[in-house]
Amino acid sequence: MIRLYLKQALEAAFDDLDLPGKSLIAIELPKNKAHGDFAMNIGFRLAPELKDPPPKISADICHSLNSVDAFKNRIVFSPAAGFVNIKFSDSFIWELAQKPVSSDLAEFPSSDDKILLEYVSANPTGPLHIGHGRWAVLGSAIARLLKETNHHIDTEFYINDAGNQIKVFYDSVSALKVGESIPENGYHGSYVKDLAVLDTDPLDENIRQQKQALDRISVSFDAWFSEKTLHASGEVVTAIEVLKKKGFVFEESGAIWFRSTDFGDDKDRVLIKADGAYTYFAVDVAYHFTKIQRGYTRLINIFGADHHGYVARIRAAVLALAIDFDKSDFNFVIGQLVSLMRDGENVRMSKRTGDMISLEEVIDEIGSDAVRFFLIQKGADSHVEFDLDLAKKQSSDNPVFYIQYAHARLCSILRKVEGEAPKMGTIHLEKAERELLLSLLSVRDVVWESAKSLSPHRLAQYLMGLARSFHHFYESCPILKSEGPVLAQRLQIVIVSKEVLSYGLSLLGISAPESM
RNA sequence: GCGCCUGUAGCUCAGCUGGAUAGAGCAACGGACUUCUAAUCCGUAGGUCGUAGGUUCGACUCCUACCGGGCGCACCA
Repeated sequence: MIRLYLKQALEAAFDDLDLPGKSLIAIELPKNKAHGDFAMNIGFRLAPELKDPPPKISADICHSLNSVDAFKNRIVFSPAAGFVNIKFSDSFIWELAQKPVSSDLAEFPSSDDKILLEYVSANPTGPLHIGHGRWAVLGSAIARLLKETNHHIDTEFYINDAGNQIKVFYDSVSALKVGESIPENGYHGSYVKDLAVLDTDPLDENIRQQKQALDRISVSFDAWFSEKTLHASGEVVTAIEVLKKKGFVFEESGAIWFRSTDFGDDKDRVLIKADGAYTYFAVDVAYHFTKIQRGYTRLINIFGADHHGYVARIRAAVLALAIDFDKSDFNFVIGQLVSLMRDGENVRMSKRTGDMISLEEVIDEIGSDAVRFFLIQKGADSHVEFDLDLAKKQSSDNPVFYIQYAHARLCSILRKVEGEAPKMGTIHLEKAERELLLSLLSVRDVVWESAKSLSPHRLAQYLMGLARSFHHFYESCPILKSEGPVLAQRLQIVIVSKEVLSYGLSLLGISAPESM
């Protein structure tokens, strides 16, 4: 990772030169590229301590750093106000950008954690909607990113195939089968009618269809965990026993409660109702207990915002059950809802009204890559609006094609290369080449940050920028029409660009077409 | 009422641990295809970053209040 490398190199230099402020070194990217490739604000940070004006501090530091042999002909430091602007030489950029994905500098630290990522976990009583699509795409990208950054991670879909809703669901389908009307509190979606004419188990059929929809957008799971098995195995009893043994359980008004307020929840929660039945929560506690028992050291749950009120209690349960867990070992990603618009009007997404657009329909209309990119390019916290008509109309304008087109162009060039590769000469970079290479060599920084913050949209944004840099380069720097060392240099840039682009797209689960 | 999320260009959204002149795509307008893929590029226009205070050398970013939007506040699942 280039920024990490730069930081460490600077820290070493600060040690050698006996400069103050080593701990204040922070590498940032200037918005205005004219300032430098990277920058530090150390002059400002150090001023209170040294009681010198920031510009003087920056100037002194630059002066010292420029005398370091290791930086000669590679990095130039120049002061501006309290900043230290850092500029790489062309040859140094070239050197660094040769293998941005696979060089020693690109390595991620190893990790010995064992992560379980649970996501989607939609009710099996109906088709998935666009919101599910969002958590699905988000989760699968996060899984890919964490795996890429050396984490051991498994993914799981929790199937709520027990409880009242399942009974209601079966009753709804059965009623139609014998020609009766659906119970008032039953499921009324049109898909229920479709299920009623089939001979297969409607629940199995629903799950099959969910899997199919997810599969179409490249979302898969290492495991599908059935709620039913928890009841069968007695896991629910066990989990409650454990909580009881630890003293977090009490009885009141005939019900058995978990004192979740001990762990930051705003009210205590019922585990066993007065009528003796387990709550949904109790079963979920048992489910999370199995996660801990299966040896996971870090849990990540992706919830829709409509379930965020559930976070505090389930976190409380895990903290109560797992002694060596603290808050940072249990992460929640809350995906805000997607409001689906049609003709400028909000379309209800309720399964029970029957008036909803399924994820599959959206995929049918605009395709997997466009769906994935649309849902992944925005942060999980943003409330996105998905206008079906607009999406359909603009599907060809989806930014994902901008990125894919860049890849296709690269492939096309490489297909047309003929003869032996010319020899490289002295490196001299045009503006567009320089910008592209700088973008290329920071790919692993982006992947790392993306993974660490569980924010795949950062990678998506980066790829947009990278594609833009490539298109600029393509327009201003003829490749196959150049000759000799220039041709050699540009071909190499093309090769690396293609590698990085397809690498980034694959991490997002989006295809990198050879031609378009 | 309480809690979580949110308010940035006409629209949809980026803006990384506070940094230098707030960005992209789409839409609009004007240009560039006898050319390595025009699904592209160049240019123009578009903003009191919801409002008001505060902290700081410096605030879209942090704090407080207010206004607006989404979601959640079961012995339902």
